[in-house]
Amino acid sequence: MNQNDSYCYPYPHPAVTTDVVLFTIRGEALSILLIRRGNPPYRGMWALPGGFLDIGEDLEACAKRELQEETGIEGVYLEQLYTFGKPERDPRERVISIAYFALTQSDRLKLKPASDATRAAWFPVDQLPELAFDHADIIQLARSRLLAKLNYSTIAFQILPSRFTLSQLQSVYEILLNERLDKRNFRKGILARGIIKETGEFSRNGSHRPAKTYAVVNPTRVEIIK
Amino acid sequence: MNQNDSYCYPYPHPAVTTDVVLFTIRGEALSILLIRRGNPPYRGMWALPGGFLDIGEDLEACAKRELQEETGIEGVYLEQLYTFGKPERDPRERVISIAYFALTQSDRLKLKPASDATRAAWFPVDQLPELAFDHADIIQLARSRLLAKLNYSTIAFQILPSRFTLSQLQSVYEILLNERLDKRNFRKGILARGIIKETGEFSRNGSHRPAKTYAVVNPTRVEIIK
DNA sequence: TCAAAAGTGTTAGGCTTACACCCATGC
DNA sequence: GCATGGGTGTAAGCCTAACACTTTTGA
Repeated sequence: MNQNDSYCYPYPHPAVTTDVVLFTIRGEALSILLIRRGNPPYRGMWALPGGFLDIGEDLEACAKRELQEETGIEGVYLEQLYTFGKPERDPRERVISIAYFALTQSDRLKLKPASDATRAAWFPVDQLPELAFDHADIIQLARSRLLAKLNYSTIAFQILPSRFTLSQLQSVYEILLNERLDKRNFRKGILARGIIKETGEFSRNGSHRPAKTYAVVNPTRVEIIK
Repeated sequence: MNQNDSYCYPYPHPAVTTDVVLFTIRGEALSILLIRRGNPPYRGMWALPGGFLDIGEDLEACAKRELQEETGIEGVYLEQLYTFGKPERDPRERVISIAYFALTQSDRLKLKPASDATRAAWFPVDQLPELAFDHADIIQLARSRLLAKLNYSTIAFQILPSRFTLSQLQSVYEILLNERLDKRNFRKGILARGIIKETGEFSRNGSHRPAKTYAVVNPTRVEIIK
């Protein structure tokens, strides 16, 4: 036993980490935040932000803390995704990872400058680099969960500022679903659900008619609808 | 350090367990399998079947093994539910539990005789005893997940034998949803999805007309439908 | 005055829901 | 022959999907 190995148990214990798949829309592309690893294993490869659970720390708090430490991002919507635990998924030791997925609007992205040889960057989901560990699997699951939740929850609003136009909202749906939607039907459908309301203010954005802005009626939480 | 504490790490590691919420229908009631605890903590109280992960064991394999060891039940449909990890959820040490939910038909229930002071029994979900740990929370989440999946997956068939009548199937839906359904509309709807087919055989069950029996077209897997 | 995005209704068809009686069997 | 659950169709209304032009602004 190494002298530093000071935490001992009568049975072997796995390590526990959290990893976060943070989505946003940049330009016209759904994108994910990745970290370039500064240490082995997979040194120099890209990976999801995440890291080891502190022993007295709640799981979600760990995910938030790691995200903050590695990228400076705070206050995003976070939801548990799935727990990955294949025995060989980490070459160092047995590691169980509780994966979270998160959404944020792109203008809240103040990436921390590179520190201790790690570096964060956004990648469009269709142009991901090779990924460390089983992080490609995690991202794939996060994408399908995000898609599924689009149609029965208010999750899409997490990707927009608190006031937005219907065109912006439609654009979010179109990018996530990767399909064009009919403008009149989209507006009718969204408004009929009663989950957003007019703010009374307008967005003046260029040489065209100003757009009404809307806000979520209950902005505090992602809800299951319909 | 205790002499028996032979597994040592440079940082503290939590323990990892799996717990299983196994549903079935008994009589007219949705029911859950519980184990009476033979050891502290919560000795003598009822709890979900489950236990500690072996260090080289896959998560789902752990859930299946614990279910088998504690109840003798094998080959049930199992799906990861959520990971519970509040720091104080176990008084012994930090324990992360990956919860699974499972369904089985009631005639596959060959409960093992009581062994090493543990004992398994079925409880209707509306008549649960006081539960150890945070197991009441786990069960509540499992119930809502089960309900949600009823309408967009083939999960309900896991609770029936491989050949069943439409009346049996309707009864499963009615018990899970806790509401009466229209017979003609239910049959139309189920048959229109094309997920079950007639077997050509009949169930002769009492002093009334025999019922056609049906089987799932693709019995290998629970699918997302519609 | 032109370009660019915002805003707005109607119709056809499909899906959902409500609803009641005859059928085959065992006793 | 009667009690028991099995089996079947239709019509109304609601929801969904298709579809094009006018409005407001800045340059």
